Amino acid sequence: MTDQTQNAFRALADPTRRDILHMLTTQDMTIGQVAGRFDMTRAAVKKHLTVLTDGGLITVETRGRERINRLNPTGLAPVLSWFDIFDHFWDDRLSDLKSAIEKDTQ
Amino acid sequence: MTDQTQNAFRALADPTRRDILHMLTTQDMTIGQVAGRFDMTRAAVKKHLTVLTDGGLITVETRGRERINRLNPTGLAPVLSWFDIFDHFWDDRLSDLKSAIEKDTQ
DNA sequence: TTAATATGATACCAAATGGAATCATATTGG
DNA sequence: CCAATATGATTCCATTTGGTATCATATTAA
Repeated sequence: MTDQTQNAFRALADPTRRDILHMLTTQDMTIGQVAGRFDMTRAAVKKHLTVLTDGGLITVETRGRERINRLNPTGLAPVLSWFDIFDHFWDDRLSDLKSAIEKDTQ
Repeated sequence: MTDQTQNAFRALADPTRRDILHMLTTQDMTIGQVAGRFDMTRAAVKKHLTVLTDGGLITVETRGRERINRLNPTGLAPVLSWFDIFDHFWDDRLSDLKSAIEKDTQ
């Protein structure tokens, strides 16, 4: 039972993983497809995808011998919730966004 | 000219540093004050504060022999800007928040 | 069936990271 | 001035992390 908030922040901390998330906003991709866009081995990309899965930021659907990686924007909820600590500095607008997203992803 | 976005995400990736930011939402604190709340050496806390400074999330004001650490919510702008890549999933509300914050902190 | 394809898993490595320990520097108070 | 205080800087260490190389497994296609 690891901390989901920590896993999500950890996943976001690496630029390659943020790039992968960026790619997945356009289309779902297999590991091979993602790896094809980076100058690193498929194994390295696989590790990043595992970290992203642990952080709840992507989901994986097995289709035959392929694994389709799909963005899971709901996984950002813990991150955005944490930003609530800055409400005092932002006139409660961040909190408004958070509840809007929660309503949106249910 | 290091990447400010990366530095900010990196700074947020550690739970101790997020706790420090949380503390600083209540009041400005010296290094000694921050260290007094953690079960680790002052040197370790100092390292975290340096990472937070590099990430632009806090500012430091020297007052005599003390260094007052102060929250810098503006430093989160690069992070929130990055979240814009999820606009398609969130009906542009994250983007609205970002511009609201930018206007607020100018 | 069997070879090609797509992925998983493991071992290994260098570099980064979190932390303690220690010494140095600067400022304040008596 | 001088001792106490607050912080900075450096060294060292164990662990984590990003990456490659390699081998194993599962699925598809001919």
